[in-house]
Amino acid sequence: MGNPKQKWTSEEEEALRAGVAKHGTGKWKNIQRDPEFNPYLYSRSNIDLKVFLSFLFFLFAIVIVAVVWYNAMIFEAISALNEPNGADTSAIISYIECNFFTDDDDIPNPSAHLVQNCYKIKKSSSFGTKTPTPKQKEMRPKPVQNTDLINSGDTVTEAADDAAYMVAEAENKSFVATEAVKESERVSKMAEDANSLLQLASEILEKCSRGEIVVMG
DNA sequence: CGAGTGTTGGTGCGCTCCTG
DNA sequence: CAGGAGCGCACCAACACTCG
Repeated sequence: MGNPKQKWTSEEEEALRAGVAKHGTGKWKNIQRDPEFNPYLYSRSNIDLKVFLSFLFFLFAIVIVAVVWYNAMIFEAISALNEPNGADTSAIISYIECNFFTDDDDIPNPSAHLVQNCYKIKKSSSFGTKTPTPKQKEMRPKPVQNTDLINSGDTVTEAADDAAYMVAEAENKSFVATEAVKESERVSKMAEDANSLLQLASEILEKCSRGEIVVMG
């Protein structure tokens, strides 16, 4: 079909993001015609731009949900442990592992979050990959095809990284802030929303797996 | 009314894993 | 190790919709 497959380069992605920042979303023709971005985007159609931007937003949303989820678990652990001098990291990890994860969960270890301040999330969230079979789980992790989207220092996940970093920074501050409880409640509310979304997604997945038709409102 | 954009559905390529 | 199967990604076409 038509043009050969052409992976999105970091230059194209950067040009798209700058173009959207300058012209706004939906103004694909304007972005393409802009001499500042045209050298990078002339080979892409307006549909290509729209689809790829949708992909970026989806990736961003996934990262945000994951970060909120982790933060909620941490705050709940802190509240539950209720140590006068603040719970130490190992205690928080133990609480989370005992109360949020089972042996069967195929979910990244929460320790990674505490140790690496969210930076592991994007690497473990291998967006777009299949759920591994038990046999595949025994094998080494499958490399992601589009490494442009994963490599550190690139532009695709920079926004997500920035968001993750900001949340992690807020999290660290909350550890020493006297208003940690307030923050905990706020994040818990966000986590509830995130969990609702996850539950909805699970229900849809279940219905789809049973062959039922799902109508989105 | 025409240009531009959004949505939907489909096709083909390339990669990875499985099997014989 | 070669070939097939499965899957995700990138792309395209047709149609609907919006806006100036």
